[in-house]
Amino acid sequence: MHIQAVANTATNYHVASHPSLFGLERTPGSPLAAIGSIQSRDPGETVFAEGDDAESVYEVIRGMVRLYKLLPDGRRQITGFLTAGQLLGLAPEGICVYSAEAITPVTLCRYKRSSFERLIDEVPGFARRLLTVTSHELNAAQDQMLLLGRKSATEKVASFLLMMAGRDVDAAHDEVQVPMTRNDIADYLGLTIETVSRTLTRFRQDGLIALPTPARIKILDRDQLDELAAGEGDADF
Amino acid sequence: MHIQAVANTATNYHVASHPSLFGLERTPGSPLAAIGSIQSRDPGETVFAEGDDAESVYEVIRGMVRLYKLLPDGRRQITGFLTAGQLLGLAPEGICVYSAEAITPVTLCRYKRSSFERLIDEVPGFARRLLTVTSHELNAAQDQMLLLGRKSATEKVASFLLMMAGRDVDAAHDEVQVPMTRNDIADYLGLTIETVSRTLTRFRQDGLIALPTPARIKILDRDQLDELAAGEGDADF
DNA sequence: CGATATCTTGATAAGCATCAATGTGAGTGG
DNA sequence: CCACTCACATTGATGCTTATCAAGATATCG
Repeated sequence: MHIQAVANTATNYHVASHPSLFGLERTPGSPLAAIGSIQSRDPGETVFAEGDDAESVYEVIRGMVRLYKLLPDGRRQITGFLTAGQLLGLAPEGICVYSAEAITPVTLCRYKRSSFERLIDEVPGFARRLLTVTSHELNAAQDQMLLLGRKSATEKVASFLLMMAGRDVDAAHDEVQVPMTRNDIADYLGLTIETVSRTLTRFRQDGLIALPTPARIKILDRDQLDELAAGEGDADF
Repeated sequence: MHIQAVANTATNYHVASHPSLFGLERTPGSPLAAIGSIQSRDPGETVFAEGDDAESVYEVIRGMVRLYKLLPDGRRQITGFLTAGQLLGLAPEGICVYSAEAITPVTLCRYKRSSFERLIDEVPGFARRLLTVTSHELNAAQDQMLLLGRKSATEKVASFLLMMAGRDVDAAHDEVQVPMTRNDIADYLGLTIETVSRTLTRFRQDGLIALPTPARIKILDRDQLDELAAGEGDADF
């Protein structure tokens, strides 16, 4: 609770002062700020579930969210990890097609669906911006299909590490923060948690990474990880 | 060549008389018709390749197109099969992020990128329509991630058959036309061609399908295929 | 400091890939 | 018109990658 309160304080500052991903200033009085409200979720809490009425669109302000789909027997595929600035819940049919849960303590900006759709029609260029954002998501999804369908476990884990390193802006000394569990990683890569763990151990033994704690991974040999991720790795990996 | 000419004739009729997917009549004089030009591709020919300048946006008028990404060593993941009414080549950064090839003889409507983007800005509601289309593609991509990451070979092939059956409108007697090769199917499902073939054979032996030719598949027990595709299938599959 | 979830490591097995050979059908040229 | 050819599909034998089952180690939190 205390941590959550801190997060909220920081968030309000963020909301009031930083430009939004969508090119609309989220300052008081702007169209987006006028219809958005701040919300929080604790780790593990649901933002929305597949099949829910899509009453809201959310933007991640702070923290990390996982998106996923389930099979009837419980098998899970995580389709993405979202961080600050990313949008979720945009559902053209009014029904959520995936579930969303907080991984870390999360701060969200919630927009009522009706208000959000009015913006699409009324604010010039807004729909086009959303189209650009969605096209990028689609491209990321296609990259993930290539990973899931055609990469080995080693290549998958290397790709994951590089993705995390690439988005962690304040990763000064190549140390990546990994807030999600091995289970999340496995369900994102189409593997089991044992295979993820073993692969990371092998990377550590081969001097590619260091693992001060399970949640902190230090990249020691980015070049070789790059090669592995692209599928150009040596046969001995 | 003869076949191609026939296809083109049929296409021109189609272009002149049917409403476009995007809600803009593609009749002479409409915004879309004004900037579109008809093109053809023979089976195996490239529409565009990953890394190309995205100079054009295309709509499939007739035939089937495969979209795919490659790894450096040639491993391929097909990300989608496109049929009449579907759009390809929408690349926000101006660079194609995937390749597209004709599977069957294909007729396309080509729009110059600059003209297409002008439409986005000038035609009210057009950007929003594209947003809806792209959101649906994104949802399909997420379903495919679930398939690639978490479904067994049996479940994958069953899902594929149902997808093909679902889009084949004139599949009167539950006979699906499968214009792509086993190789394409395998690269779409993240399997090998042998596994696809074996799985289809088992479906045939179990009375779920009939295979008059490799390219024609008759659905005999849709209920059981539904169960298999959802991962609810019997253990003996 | 102790309880519990998470992670790591090990042994075994299953599913699918790989390698190899045979079968089949469409298109071509004799 | 038919045989030939070649690409595609099917079938079989074997092996590897990764999943599964199981146990122990480590981290986190109250």
